[in-house]
Amino acid sequence: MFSQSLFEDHQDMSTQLGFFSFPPNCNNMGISSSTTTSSTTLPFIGYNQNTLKTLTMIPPSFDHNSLNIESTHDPRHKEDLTTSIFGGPHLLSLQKSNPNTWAWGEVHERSNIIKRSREFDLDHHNLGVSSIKMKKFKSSRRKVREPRFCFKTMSDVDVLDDGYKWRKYGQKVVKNTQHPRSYYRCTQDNCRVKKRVERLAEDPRMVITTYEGRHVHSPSQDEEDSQASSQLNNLLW
DNA sequence: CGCTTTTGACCAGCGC
DNA sequence: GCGCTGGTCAAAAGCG
Repeated sequence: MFSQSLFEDHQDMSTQLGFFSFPPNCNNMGISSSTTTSSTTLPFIGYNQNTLKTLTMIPPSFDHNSLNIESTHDPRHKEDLTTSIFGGPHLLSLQKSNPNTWAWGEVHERSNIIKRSREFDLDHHNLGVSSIKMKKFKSSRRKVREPRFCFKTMSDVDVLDDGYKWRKYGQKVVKNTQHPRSYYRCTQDNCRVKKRVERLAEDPRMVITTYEGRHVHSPSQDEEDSQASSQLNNLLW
């Protein structure tokens, strides 16, 4: 499946971001047309009719004029999505990613990337800058630059159901925020995927979820909706 | 009893 | 070198 190559180094980020701008296997979520083909470079746009509104991750080189929006759940949402993405009154999350090259590049570029993020009025923190330090822990931890992506959602619940089982391993109050950041790890053996969940300081209704790593297994099969979830997951990962 | 969550401590990186 | 900060560990507590 194409998803297996998404996070390889030196790939075109604009292509990559087209596929993983929100977590795969999210239940209750509509899927944009960009997931229906494996060759598209369109940004990926999800729509949740229940708890989520819109969530996007637009690659930096993306041509907005070429966007074709669909909702697989209800065609009536197409208009909502359009207005959301292009600055309409329902805009909830439009995150044009800066070239997150430092995650795959050299560490010494980090400060420059942060500056660039600020220039673009992006929240570099929410783009996961801090987590990519890839520190050596207890000197035995191997240095691996895990692929990461983040997205914003408007949701009452902190942890969205993405079909995988997660175990919380830490919580931290981050500077200048009133809401703690939670750290989760996939419960599957040999799966190193982690995610961080926090609420946006400026708007507590917004949840920032950052995934790091790539699952080496299928999502949990004991959920009621596992059939549909699994299919979506297989498509994406 | 086994799994998950909580939470204080610890560690490494960074800026000054 | 020191202090600050974010990320992780691990023991204790909670829960079904």
